[in-house]
This record gives sequence, C-alpha cells and structure tokens, in this order.
Amino acid sequence: MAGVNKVILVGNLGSDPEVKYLEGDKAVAKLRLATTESYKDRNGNRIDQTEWHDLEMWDGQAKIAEQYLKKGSQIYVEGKIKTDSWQDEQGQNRYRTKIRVLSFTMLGGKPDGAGSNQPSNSQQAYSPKPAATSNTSGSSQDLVLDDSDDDLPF
Amino acid sequence: MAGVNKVILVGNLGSDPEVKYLEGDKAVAKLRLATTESYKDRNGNRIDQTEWHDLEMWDGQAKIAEQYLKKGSQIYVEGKIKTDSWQDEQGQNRYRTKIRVLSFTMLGGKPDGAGSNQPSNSQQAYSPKPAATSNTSGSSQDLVLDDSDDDLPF
Amino acid sequence: MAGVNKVILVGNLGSDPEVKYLEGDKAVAKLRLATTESYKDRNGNRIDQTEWHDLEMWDGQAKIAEQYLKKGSQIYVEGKIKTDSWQDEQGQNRYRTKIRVLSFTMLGGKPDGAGSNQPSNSQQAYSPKPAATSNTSGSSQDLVLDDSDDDLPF
Amino acid sequence: MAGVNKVILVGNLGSDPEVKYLEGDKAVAKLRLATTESYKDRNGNRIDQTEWHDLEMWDGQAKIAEQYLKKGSQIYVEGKIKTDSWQDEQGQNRYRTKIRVLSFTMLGGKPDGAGSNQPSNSQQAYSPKPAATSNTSGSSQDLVLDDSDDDLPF
DNA sequence: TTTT
DNA sequence: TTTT
Repeated sequence: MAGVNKVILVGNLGSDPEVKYLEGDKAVAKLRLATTESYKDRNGNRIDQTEWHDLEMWDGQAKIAEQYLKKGSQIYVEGKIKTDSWQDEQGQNRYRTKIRVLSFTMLGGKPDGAGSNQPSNSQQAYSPKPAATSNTSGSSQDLVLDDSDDDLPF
Repeated sequence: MAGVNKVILVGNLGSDPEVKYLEGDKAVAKLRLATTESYKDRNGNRIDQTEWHDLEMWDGQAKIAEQYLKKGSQIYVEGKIKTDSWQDEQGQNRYRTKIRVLSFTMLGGKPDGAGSNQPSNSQQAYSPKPAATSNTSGSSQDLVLDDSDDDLPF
Repeated sequence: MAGVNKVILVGNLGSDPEVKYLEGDKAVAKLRLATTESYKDRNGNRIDQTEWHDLEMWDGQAKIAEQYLKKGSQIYVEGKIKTDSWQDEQGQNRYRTKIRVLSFTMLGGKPDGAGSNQPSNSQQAYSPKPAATSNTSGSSQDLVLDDSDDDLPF
Repeated sequence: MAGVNKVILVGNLGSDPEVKYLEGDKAVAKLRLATTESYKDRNGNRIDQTEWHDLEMWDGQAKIAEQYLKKGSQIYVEGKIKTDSWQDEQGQNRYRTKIRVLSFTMLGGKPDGAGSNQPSNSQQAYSPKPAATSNTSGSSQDLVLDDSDDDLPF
C-alpha cells in the first residue's frame, strides 16, 4: 500500500511568485511553471508544446521563493501531485491539480536581481548560496524535512 | 527552454483498465491509480492519505494494460503531466489533469490471472515477462521507445 | 552550483541485509539490489540484463531493513550516488560506488516472514504498515529527514 | 523481475566532452559531471560536498555533446547506472561505475560558444534549439528514443 | 576537474 | 504567462 507520488520538473516561471502570509509565521507561495517540450512534426517543423504547472510552496520555502525567484527564473522542482476536488454552485464536481513542492533548485547563472519586491542589490543577500536549494523546511536551524512519514500538516 | 516534465508513481489500480479501440489499430486505456502515503499525526495515530491519478496509455501499451493489469494491480509508472482545459456550458474554465504514461512495470509477484476479460490460463501468454515492462510504443510511424543500447524490448 | 544527485531503483535483494551496530545507537545496513532489464536481441531471443547495486542505509532505516527485508524482497529505493576512492597497496586508485538510500518502500504483497533473524510470526510486528516506507530517519517519534541541507554526518 | 534503474542528475561539466569516433558512424562521449550538495554543519558553516560522475553518451547524443557542451556547462541528465567489473593484473576484482546517459538537457542561458573545437559562431548552428534536449538515438537498426505522442524530436 |  |  505504501506508494510513491513524485514529480520532477525543470522549467521557467511564468510570473513572480505570489506569496501570502498566514497566522503564525506560516506562508504559502503560488507559482506557475512552464515546461516546454520541443519536437518535429511529420513535415519537419519544430513544434513547442508547453505545459503549465501550478506549484505550491510553504513556509521557509515560500519565503525563499519570494526572495530569489521571479518571472522567467529557471528551476528544478521535486514534489508530489495533489488534486483538490469540490462541488461548484451547480453541484458539479470540479478538480484542480497542483504540485506540492518538496524541494527546488535554482538553475542557470547567478540571479541578476531577486524577487519582485527586492532591491537589485540583493545579490549580497543571496551570497554563500543558502537559497540555491530549498527543501521543505522551517526552523531556523535549517532543519530539512520531507513530508512522507511524519505528522506534518500537509 | 527545453524542459523536464516527469512523474514517477507506485500504486495500485482502483479498477480494471478501460480500453477503447479506435480506427487504425489505435487503442487508448484509462486507468485510475491510487498512491497512498502513510504518516503519524501528532497524537501518534497512523493516517493514510490516498491520492488518485488518472492514467492514460496508448496503443501497444494500452493493449498490454488490458491484458495484464486489473483492479488492485501494483505498478510502477513513469509519465508526464498533461492538463486539459476547456470551457463548460456556463462558460467557465474547466481543467482536468492526467498522467500520460511513457512506461510502466508490474510489481509484486506474477499475476495470478490477467486482465478482467482474460481466461486465467493467460499465465502462459504472460510467460518469460514480455509484459512486465512496457514502454510507449505502437505503430511504426510513431515508434517511440525508451531504452538504450540494445534491441527493442517488444 | 546547487545540484541534483538522485537515484531511483526497483529491484530485488540478492541476500538478507547485513547490519552492523556501531556506538551510540548507530547502525548501518548493506544490501545488494538487482535491477533487471529485459529486451529482445536481434534474433528475437529475450535477454535479461541484471545490474547489481550496493545500497547503504543508516540508523532507523537500517533497523527497518533488518527487520522487514530479506533475500528476494522487492523494493523501491530512492537515494544518491556516492563513490568512495582510495589508493590500494600498489598505489593504484580504486573506486567503489554505492547508493546511499534516502527512502525505500517495500513492494508486492505483505512479507511472508521477516528479516533473517526474525521469527516468522513477525507478520504482526509488521502490522498496519509502519515499516512499509522508510525515510532517512532517526528519532522515535518517527521524524523524517532527508540529508540535503543540514548537518547530518553523512 | 522487471526493474527500474534510473539516475537523475543536475550539475556542471568538469571539462569538455571527450569524443571518440568508432567504425560505422558510431561515436562515444565521456563526460565528468559534478553534482554539489550544500549544507550547514553543526557550527553553522556552509559545507559543499561534490560528487563526480562518469557519464557515457553514444552516437547522435555524443555528437550533440561534442558540439554544444563544454567545461562548465550545466546540464540535466537522465540515465542508468552501469558498473563494469574486471580483474586487474594482480587478479583482483576491479569495479568502475558510470552513468549511461539516456537523455540530457542543457540548462541556463544560451551557450556562449560551443564545444571545445567549435568556432564560437556556432551560435547559429545552435539555432532553433536542436541541441537543447537529446535522447538516446542513433543508427536506424538501433533507434531508441524516449518521447511519446509525437514525431521524433530530432 | 565544475559551479556559486 | 515562461524560455530559446
């Protein structure tokens, strides 16, 4: 019965992360990630096919995303699929699938600036590379968790 | 721009595959796969959380699924995320996400029978393990396989 | 600079886990895992090609392995590649690559017995499925960790 | 018995690819890839731990690597583990593990040049993005690609 | 031997 | 809506 539900994505953000702060030092970030596949059709024309993914990050990860990611950023993402379902006003079943991010890594060169609200001198804040990889995390000692076998609330 | 869109699942089928045959030797199978995550809540109670995934397989793969998979089968799946979107009659945007399967592997012991419509002597048809792993494959103008330095697996 | 080093394996154990207990509640398990790939050669003969992997698990994970895994067990493994190198007595560089396991999941039906030293009524000990999935872990509250961004000593 | 043997890496090349041309349009490329993991030790000092991987690519893939990859290139790699073993002159068993690459994707911005032997105006050769993603491919009796519902990507 |  |  124990299962595996794993997603690996490499793509670019369609816009800056949207971060909401909740009570108790909690935060959630929503991001839209494009993964583009390129192939030739039977006439030899190159076709790009883009898939858009809704990413969700929490807490320390959300804050790192806010600080370092922005529209266009290329990232590697690991996460799991979660589908929300509900009934709409017409009583119809509705579904929405998102990727709950467990860790991500920034790709490509150094960021040329930072999150959308950041002054572009945040290069320094970026230094050492504490943000280059983020795992689902929280406490200030940089505790790293993954949410498979424990009592995390998600 | 080149991206990665990869899903890895291990779970059990919620029902037998539903296979439709289309014109020209094409076939498509729909499957529902449950991946269950188990964790302890803060009171130490074990909680099972199940996520259901819509899988789609085509052609040779669909036929193998029909023949060898059934309700309860445990499989390893590799695929990619595809989200269909459309407008419903109320003009609202609707979304449905599925996993386009690129390869799968049957897990656990030998199948005790076979697909739901199969005589249970299909054990023989199963022999060696021709069905144990399936890659996306099919008609010759659409040949797509994913292995490497060898002859083709089917 | 942040990188990704990820291995995903599904295979069977070639023998029972070998577990060593070290000072301070530490334990390490060595396992040999076979992943077999099946293909047809150009004469249509089915060929099985088996790759053997050296797995290493630590602490809580090692103990779970000892208790529930044995020769023949089919498991799903996630981990990372680590290559040890040293000079042998002739002054030659020697290399040995192993998989540091970060999590694993038992596949197939319930185990029919248990680790090699276990009474075969361990079915009960196995109950619900507390052991079915293991992450790199430690403390008794079932704390789950992965060792990417922290100060774990391995 | 069917198994899974999958490696996913993101890292940087330690040097330009070494490509050898063999008889019959065959080619093989050797690459060294560094994956670096960053963590804080218990004193809060950031530690970088680098793992080096031997990559092997064949045929079309090797040629693309020669043309577009060079020292420092950041790539995403998918492949499988292969361990060669042999006896050395002392009759000792020797082992060497490498990653047989099945597909790779260049990460980060546009290449600023090209393979080590290429004129740096190869930007044009790079155009559209024929090299951005490569799957295992090659001679017609050994055609192996890994994508899905489309025409072939090269 | 890479990268930040 | 990203990227090349």
